[in-house]
Amino acid sequence: MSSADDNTPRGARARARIEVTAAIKDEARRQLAIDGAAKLSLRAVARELGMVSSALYRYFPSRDDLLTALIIDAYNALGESAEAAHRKTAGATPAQRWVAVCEAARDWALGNPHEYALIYGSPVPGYSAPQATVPAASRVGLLLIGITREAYQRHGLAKPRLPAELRPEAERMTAELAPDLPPETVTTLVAAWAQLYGLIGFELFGQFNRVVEDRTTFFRHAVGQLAHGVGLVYGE
Amino acid sequence: MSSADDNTPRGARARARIEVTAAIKDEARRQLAIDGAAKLSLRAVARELGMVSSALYRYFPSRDDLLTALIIDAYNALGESAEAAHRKTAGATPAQRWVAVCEAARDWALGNPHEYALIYGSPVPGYSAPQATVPAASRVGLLLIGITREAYQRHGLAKPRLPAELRPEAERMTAELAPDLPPETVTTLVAAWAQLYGLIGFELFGQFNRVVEDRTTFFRHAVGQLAHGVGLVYGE
DNA sequence: TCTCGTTTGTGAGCGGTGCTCTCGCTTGGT
DNA sequence: ACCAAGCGAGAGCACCGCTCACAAACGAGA
Repeated sequence: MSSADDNTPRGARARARIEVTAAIKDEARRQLAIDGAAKLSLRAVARELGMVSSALYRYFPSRDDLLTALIIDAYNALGESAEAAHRKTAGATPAQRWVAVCEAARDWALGNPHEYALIYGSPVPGYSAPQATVPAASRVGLLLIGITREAYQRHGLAKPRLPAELRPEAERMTAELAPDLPPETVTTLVAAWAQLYGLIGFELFGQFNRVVEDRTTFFRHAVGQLAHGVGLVYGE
Repeated sequence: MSSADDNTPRGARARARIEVTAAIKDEARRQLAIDGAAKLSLRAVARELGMVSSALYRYFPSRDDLLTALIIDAYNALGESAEAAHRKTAGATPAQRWVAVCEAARDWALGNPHEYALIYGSPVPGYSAPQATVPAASRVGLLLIGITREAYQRHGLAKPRLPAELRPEAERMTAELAPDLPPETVTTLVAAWAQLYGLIGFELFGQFNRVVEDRTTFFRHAVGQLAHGVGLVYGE
């Protein structure tokens, strides 16, 4: 244990760097929450932190890099939130846990709309998500896979029908995502994963205005149907 | 018929105005398609059109107003595309028409990604969609309702189950959207509508990268399942 | 046909942005 | 104790949205 705090920075200098970096991200997140990503301004962040704008470039080489950092943090916050909901439902049925995780994702999105828009809305300018975001981005998906796997191992699943033309792709996805699950299930799971974000996005971005009113109940039912489609049943 | 061309402008002046307005929108759409909404610049549009930037404000009072115009156009282009697909499948079964309409929406989105992002991605800055966009925005949804209605009137539908707690909301939505359909159907329909855009968005915004490869087949199957959930069956 | 008010285009300008570069100060490790 | 590396400051570049005062072009009514 001689290198106990090796991840804690070696010198005071490095420590300061981490602190300033965090302060920049915090202030940026503050502005993001208020005005949205488009109005996030490096100069304003620097101003608020009492430094000159050019100093900020010592920490983030460009505005896009700051945004990328915020994106990763947002993915992780969303994942964290979903995982917490998952832990809290340890005893429940898979279907109940599925709904709880989906509701946690929705709650996080409603509570942090601009951050959600940053990750699941249209990607900024000519921006394509760097590889670094991938692990953070997959946390909710992995959770849904885990819930399904748990149900499969405990009671088995109702397998959806799968057209022949989709079978090769289904098997490819299965091999990559969850080789222990049936391809029919994995395919439906991937679709449900995308559809979940359709439901959240429509509510968040105002598409449900004047259409759906009791959105919590509606959402709960819709994601329950998604779970049902994947093969989870409330009883088990 | 004395006022046959009343919508055609009275003088040459008014004619010029709509021509310039159209030219601005066209050039803006060009830039939008290349760089995305965030980089759309009034000055660049004006420059390309050989006018000075301030002149452009005679036609659009602000950048947001230009964007709003583009948004409405995009909704209409998407709606047009979907309606064309609907017309082309006049003889087919409702389920087939459903899939065709969804595929048309997807095709349009893939062909016009930045315009799609403009309407179904995160709304720009502090932007909330003006009332003027509503009719254009609902065209695809109305199409899906129409297909479902046709199926209902011809053969009836398999009614999904509806939990008691959702019944009031389901009946409210039904009264507003399609009083002639069963509330169970309307509820599932609204969810399917949102889920459709989850599927399109995930593909378009790169969430399916390294996950789904044969996206056309996958999409066709997923929206087929949506149709099935609403109660449409391929056979009928 | 002339005229006068409206419409349109011009150019300067304001305050803001992302980003670069050079300059000195501070400081941590040798 | 020194020196290179890290860091902040400030000026500056090119761009942005938007405003304003002004001049030219225009068309409808006298």
